[in-house]
Amino acid sequence: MQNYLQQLNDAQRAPVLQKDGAMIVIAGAGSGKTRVLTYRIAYLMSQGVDPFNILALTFTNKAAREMKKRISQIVGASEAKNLWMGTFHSIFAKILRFEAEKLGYPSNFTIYDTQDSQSVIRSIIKEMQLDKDIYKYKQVYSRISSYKNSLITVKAYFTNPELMESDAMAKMPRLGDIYKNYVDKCFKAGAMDFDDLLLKTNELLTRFPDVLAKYQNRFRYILVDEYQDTNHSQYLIVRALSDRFQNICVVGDDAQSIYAFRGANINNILNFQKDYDDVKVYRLEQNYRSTKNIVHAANSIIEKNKTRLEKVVWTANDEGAKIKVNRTMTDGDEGRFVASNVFETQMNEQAKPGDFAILYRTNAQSRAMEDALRKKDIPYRIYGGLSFYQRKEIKDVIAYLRLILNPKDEEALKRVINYPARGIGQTTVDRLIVAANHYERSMFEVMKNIEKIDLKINKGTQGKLQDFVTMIESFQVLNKGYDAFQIAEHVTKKTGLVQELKKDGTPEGIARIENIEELLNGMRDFVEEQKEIADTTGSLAEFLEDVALATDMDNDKGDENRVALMTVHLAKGLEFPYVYIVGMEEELFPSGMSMNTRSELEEERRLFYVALTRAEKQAYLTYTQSRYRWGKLIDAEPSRFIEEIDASYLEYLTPITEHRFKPLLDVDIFDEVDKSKLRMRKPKAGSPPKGPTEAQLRKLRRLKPAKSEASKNFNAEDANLAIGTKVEHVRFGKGTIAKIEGVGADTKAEINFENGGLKKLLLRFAKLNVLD
DNA sequence: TCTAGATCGGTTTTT
DNA sequence: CCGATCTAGA
Repeated sequence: MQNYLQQLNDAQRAPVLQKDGAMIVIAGAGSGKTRVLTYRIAYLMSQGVDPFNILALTFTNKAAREMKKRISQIVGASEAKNLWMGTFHSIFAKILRFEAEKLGYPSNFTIYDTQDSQSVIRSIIKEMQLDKDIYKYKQVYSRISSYKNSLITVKAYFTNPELMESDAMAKMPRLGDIYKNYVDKCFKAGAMDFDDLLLKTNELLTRFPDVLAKYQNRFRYILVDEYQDTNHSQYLIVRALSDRFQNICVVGDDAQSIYAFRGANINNILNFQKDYDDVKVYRLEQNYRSTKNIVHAANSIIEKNKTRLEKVVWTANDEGAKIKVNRTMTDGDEGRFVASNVFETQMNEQAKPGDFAILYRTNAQSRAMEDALRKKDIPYRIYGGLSFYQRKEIKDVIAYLRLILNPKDEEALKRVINYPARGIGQTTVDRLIVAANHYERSMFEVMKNIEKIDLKINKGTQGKLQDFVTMIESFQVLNKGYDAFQIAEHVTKKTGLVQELKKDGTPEGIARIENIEELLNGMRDFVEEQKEIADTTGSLAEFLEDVALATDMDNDKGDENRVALMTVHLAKGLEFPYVYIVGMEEELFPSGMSMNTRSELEEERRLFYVALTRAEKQAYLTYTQSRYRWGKLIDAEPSRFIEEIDASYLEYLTPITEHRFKPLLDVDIFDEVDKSKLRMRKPKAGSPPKGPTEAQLRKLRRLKPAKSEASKNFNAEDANLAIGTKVEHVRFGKGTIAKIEGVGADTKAEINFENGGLKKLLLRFAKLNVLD
């Protein structure tokens, strides 16, 4: 029992042995933080802490499961069983179900995924008759999501003139109304979105002091993993729950904070010491994962960031091989390079497919890799992307199942009311929606009472609606006596879903039937597992909860020996002997959408740091000179991140391509570009303001600017521009082309836009790309 | 009411 | 290249 403590180094052992109080563990990449968390929990239990009183919040459910497994090996399965471990979302979804009535929600509330939420917003925009080109549903959704994550409720929104003004500036003055309608609609449908799971938990804990007291008392020891990626909403939950006993241990690495786009607030980790009395700070700086070469190269990257906690990661491991950098002509060639390299390495170093990972910035890049690996018969698995549960045919089945539990679930209803086709058309659905709004009832209730109200729906269609209601109700009766698998099997038969696909007969249709079969098999396994392990019945409700919060990492089908393909984000926390980071190109990594401000670019750099530190033995960086994007071949340039690595750690397999656009970053003399100002150009009468068109851009790129002295002197090292430097044809951020005529050493820049406008701007930071 | 074909617009990352 | 949306015609 005690010997596990000997498996830790001194730095790791200290936080494990501190039983009480607040502490932060700043853990460098590969420094064994999971081990610290695991052993700390085991140690707490060995000191007599009831597992029922321990709450461990992890970033993925898979991490929680693995940790739990490890702990049960140390303390025994029956003890470990009572631990509360999981993601914020899954833990608090459970608590919310238990307490739902207090907030006016049914305990069987539906959890809307992103698709559902966006679809609700789309229909609201339509109903409000707003211009969908201005109110883009994805943008609206992400704005609402970030409000929720900052605990800005509808009420708070409308009492905050600044927010309203900023939305009005973004040409969306009705955003508050959309927000209100969205919240109302979700509430009426008995649904919570992802953000609600955190927001409503906060509401629960603040509005009901007795509930707060109950959970404070239960969770006497709280541990939070990946603390650098918590958002404000999560931060407040943790604070509230830990307030009474203050036994809180957070673990994280500011250098690996990569979820700011989703509301993660790096200040949560940077300011943790201010939040509790007497915080102990521990640092884990020894890396056990990677070679010296990789560790040093990663350090040389992260040093370029301004905002970070001081920390020096080091390793006692071997020197190792240099990081190999390769260029290819096209993305297809890039895939073939990686595939044959994997093949050769397997041969030369007795490696197996499971030792390799291919990491990329965007999911779209998986295609070229996939094709190349398949041609070489190398087994692989793609993580993320379109997950199994997001496939159309699976969502269809799930929608029926959701409807059984919660007939108010409007998104599910709209999805299946006429699929498979049963003669209930759009017109009818629209009328039902209008009636539902009018009577303040759900669509399903309106359908149930269709005879009693006059909706100008003809008798035949009315009959079809009644048939549908009867069918769902028959499922509901069945749900009282059978498990999730039995219900689903019945549903797929009775609704004619499979019939419909069989009829179509195409290879895709057959693949879809197979997917549905896989779903059913998965459900059967789920039910059996629940009955065995968790002493529950394997009900439909349990299954749907699992599905709503499952990630692609979760459904590992045994320990697969395959090459892993995933985004860098998904790779966080994982490690592989051989890592290929592909698509190392400007506008892709760093992403073209994230280089307008220093903070965005620094997050991209942290992301690259995460990618590189996944590698144990060997890392490859690959880029291509042209790549298909939106079905078109576009030119690409090597990423600035390649050259940010100290050259002594790199081995160029091919000479690095000269940049046509010289990235000039970290130019301290520049203030952060105020994008709204950049866009503020006087629209010509009658024509809407537009950025440069693709054609104009191309023309500008072809233009050979007069070679001024300054443009020759420009290079990446030359960060400080001389006063009065004259530079022509400079590109700001993405897509905006401008000329800079005079650049002061401090902060002022005058920009002549190509279209004739002139702006004097105060800039803190800018991406300057010099043409040719 | 339903369908096929055309047209348009959009991509970062995820619980 | 993909899906969502629109249009015309049965």
